[in-house]
Amino acid sequence: VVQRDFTTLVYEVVSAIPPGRAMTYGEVAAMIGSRAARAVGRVLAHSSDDLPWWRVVRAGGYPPIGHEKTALDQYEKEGTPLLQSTSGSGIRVDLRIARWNEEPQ
DNA sequence: CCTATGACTCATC
DNA sequence: GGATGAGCCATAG
Repeated sequence: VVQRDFTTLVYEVVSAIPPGRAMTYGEVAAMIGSRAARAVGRVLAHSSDDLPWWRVVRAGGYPPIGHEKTALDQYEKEGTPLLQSTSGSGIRVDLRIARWNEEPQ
């Protein structure tokens, strides 16, 4: 693994996530050799729409706070498996199915 | 160099 | 199931 800037690593990993899949901040951080889940979110927040940040969700499968609506729109558009909360207002990504592992099979 | 903040995570009540 | 506290890491001032 090539040591690069944290931001670059996050960018590479997130952009490597195919449509219909999703990952958690902690998984992305651990993948790049760090536990800085918050730092990952920081990069996504500062990045543009070119980076599929909506494919990165929290440990519970919930999209970033304040952007749930935007993320939900992308999920429906790309066909990401979603789950509904009991109330229906809080939706989350079905990580049981959509979980991405960088190296499939 | 030290402090403060953040699109997080986990353990506990 | 929801709320609270503490931990961890990276960036900015």
